[in-house]
Formats: sequence, C-alpha cells, structure tokens
Amino acid sequence: MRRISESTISRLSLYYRTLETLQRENVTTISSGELARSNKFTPAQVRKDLSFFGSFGTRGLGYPVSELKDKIASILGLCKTWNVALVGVGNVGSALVSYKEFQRQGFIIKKIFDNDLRKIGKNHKGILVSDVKNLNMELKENKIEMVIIAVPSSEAQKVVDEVVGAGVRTILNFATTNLKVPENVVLRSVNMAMELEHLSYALANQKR
Amino acid sequence: MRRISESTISRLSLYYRTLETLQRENVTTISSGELARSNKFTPAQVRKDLSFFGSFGTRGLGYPVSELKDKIASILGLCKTWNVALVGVGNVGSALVSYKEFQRQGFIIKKIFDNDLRKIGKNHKGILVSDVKNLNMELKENKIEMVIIAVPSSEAQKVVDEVVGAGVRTILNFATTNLKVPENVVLRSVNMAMELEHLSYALANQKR
DNA sequence: ATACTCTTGTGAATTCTTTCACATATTTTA
DNA sequence: TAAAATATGTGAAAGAATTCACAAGAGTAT
Repeated sequence: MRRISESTISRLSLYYRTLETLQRENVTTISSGELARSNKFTPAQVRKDLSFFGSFGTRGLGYPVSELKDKIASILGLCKTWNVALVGVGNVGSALVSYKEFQRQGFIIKKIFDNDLRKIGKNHKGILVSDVKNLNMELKENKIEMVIIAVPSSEAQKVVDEVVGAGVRTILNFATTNLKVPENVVLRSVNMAMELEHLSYALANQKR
Repeated sequence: MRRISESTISRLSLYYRTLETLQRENVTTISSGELARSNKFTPAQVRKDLSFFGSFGTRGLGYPVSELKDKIASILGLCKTWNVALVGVGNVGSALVSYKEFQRQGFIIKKIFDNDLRKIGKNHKGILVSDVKNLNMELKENKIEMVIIAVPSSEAQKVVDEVVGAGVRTILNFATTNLKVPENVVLRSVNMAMELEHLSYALANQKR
C-alpha cells in the first residue's frame, strides 16, 4: 500500500469526530459533500482519502455513518489499547493523567516516572510514581509501547535517548525543544510555542 | 508577495528555536546545511524558506545567527505584543494563564471571562474574571486582537460566534470540536485527540 | 421495466511543495 | 593578488497533494 500522508491521517481524525456527532444525532448516511462541508474540505478530497483504505460508500447514496466511523476507528488504531508510560509529573504531566480523552482513545497509563524524591513511591491518581532511574528496565518489563515526555526541556533529550534505548518506538513530547530520534521512531511534539507563532504571523500579516 | 505556506511558517518556528540555542552558545554564523541538519530538513529547503522573505545570508559564509533570529522574529510578528482575552477558566484555562511562553511571545492576557458566578468578580493570577455576558462589549473596549477558547466543547461554537461578531479575527481553540468561522478569521486548534490519533495510527501500522 | 437522479470511486489534470543544480558572490589560503 | 573553497539564492525539475471530471453503480419514481 502506498504511504499515507500525514494530512490524510489528520483529516481522518476530523471525519471521525464529525461522524461521532452525526451518530449521536441518529443520522445514518452521509455524502462526501456533506462530510466535506462540515470541515471545509472538498468532496473529492474526502473520497480520495477514504479510497486509500477501501470503498466504504454506496453510489447514489453516500456512506453509512456508523460503519464508516468504525472503519476509521480501525484504520486509526482506536480499537486497540496501548500501554503508555508518563515521564515527568509536573504541571503538564499531572494534567495528562486526568485527561479523559487519553483513556477514551485506548491509551492506558501503566507507569509514571519522576526524578523528584518527594514524588517517588507516592500514588498519583491511583498510579505509583517510580524512580526514573529504573526507566529502561521498567519500560521493558511492562511492555510499554508509547512514552509521554513531560519533563523540562533540558532533560528531554536524555530521557528520549533512554526510552529509545529501551526499544520504545512511539513518543509524545511536550517539551519545547528539538528532539533527535532515530529514523524508525515516531515522535510527535505538542508544541504550543509553534501554534502561537502561527497565530502571531497571522496577526502580524492580516489585511486591515 | 506569493502566499506563504503553513509548512514554511512551521519551519521558521523551528529555525527560530535553533537560532536561540546557537545564540546562547555564542555561535555567530550558521550555514543552511547546519541549520537543516539540526531539524532534519534539506539545505535547499532552508534557503528557499528564507528566500521568500529576502536574502539574509552571505555567500561563502552562511547566515549571521543573531540577525537572522531577529529577522525571523519580525516575520513571525514576535516583536510586537498582542492583546489577548481568555474565555473559560477551567483546567486548561488556568494552566494557560500561568504559561510563561505566552508572555514571552508577546501575548498579553488582558481579560478573562467565565460564566461561573463563583469565579466572576474574583482575581485569577492578578486578572479580574469578567462575566462572559459582557464579552462583546469588553472585547471591543479593550481592543482585544486574539481570543483563547478554553470552554467545554458544547459551548465553544457559541463563544466563537460572539467573538467573531465582536470583530476578533484570530482565535486559539482548545475545545475538541469542529468550529466554524468565516473565511477571514484565523482559527488554530490545539487538538490533543488528533495528536493521539496520529500516534495511534503509527502504533497500529508500525512494521514489526 | 425504464428513465432519471444521485453519489461514489478513480484516472488524469492541476496546483502546490520540495529538491536539484548551478551561476554568483564572498572568504580563505597560499 | 590569484586560485581554491565554500555557501547563498534561485530558476527549473521532480515529486506530492489536491481537484477535476466522468464512467459506473445504486436507489427512486413512474
């Protein structure tokens, strides 16, 4: 199968959200045109995106809402659950532990790590905080598939290297710093500063 | 000037961060090659991106770190300050108020709005929380240029409509929902669910 | 049954983005 | 001061992503 572009995946996420809403409203069928309109895409775009994965529609009618939703869920891997570890229980870290969307998407936080002796050994929303020193061993033992980095930027690369060393190939990063990972590791960074810079550019360049 | 792509702006953000680091390390000059390597881009990409805005380098030598950094700051509008209002002081909202990067990028939170009577009239990190009922009027009075939406998804579209009605043309959204804005309004959404779905897709489709 | 309407699925065309490749400018070396 | 080395800036080429446009399937009405 031809490699699927990041933008296609992003759009699938958006379609998925729209379909969730439609399902709640008991809509059973939707055309590419309507699906497009609610997200400011073109109908052709919607059809092309879906066509990479199969043909889910009925000509003359459209797509069955609930089936298409399930199909996208399966494409995005939302039907499975993943073992996740969180490194760093500061502001961001603890916010994440209570973020419900995480669970809902099948990301199960199995382990939490920190280097602060006052936190280690204590419970954090039902999960024991472990010493980051044991990171490598514990990641392997617990078959962790994804790690969330929520440590200060200065520490981030060090943690990433260890995590990669332990064989984890998927990382979600909240530190605002350029992290280096090998070719075969998927790293996504939630980079607020970058979002802000997009907005700042838009503000600075908007037509009056 | 030809329209600049989103990806170019994203990369400028990354160059900017690299240049900040280089400046701290007292590096005075950098080539497109080195700038590319530290971000996994190609040298040509770097040069092309910069060339949209002018020619800042010296042939045979490279780019002057501090000048280029300042130039990018000015392109991204980071030299100015912007009047920002925050709507919704829940978990996300209050985290944002204390987020230092905001200030550093020149986003000054002038007003905070909520609909919770227990919060209205009280101070939140030095800023008075106003009733969201007065949104329209107060946005105009305070010349607010950007609004941050940190309300529950169910309320988000309603708030957006009001904000747009008050003439604000730049919105940063934290609600996980598809918001509709007119053509001339810039809306960026920080959508954690979408990030997660990218990772989930990567996990589900990674080669074993 | 037949005609008509609707909407998908998909090659082809178009548009947008990235990379190549080289003329040109500047610094360094000798 | 001349030759060598280096690195920019940019048209042109290549590659990706998006949109077009239409054949073909499916439902609906008569």
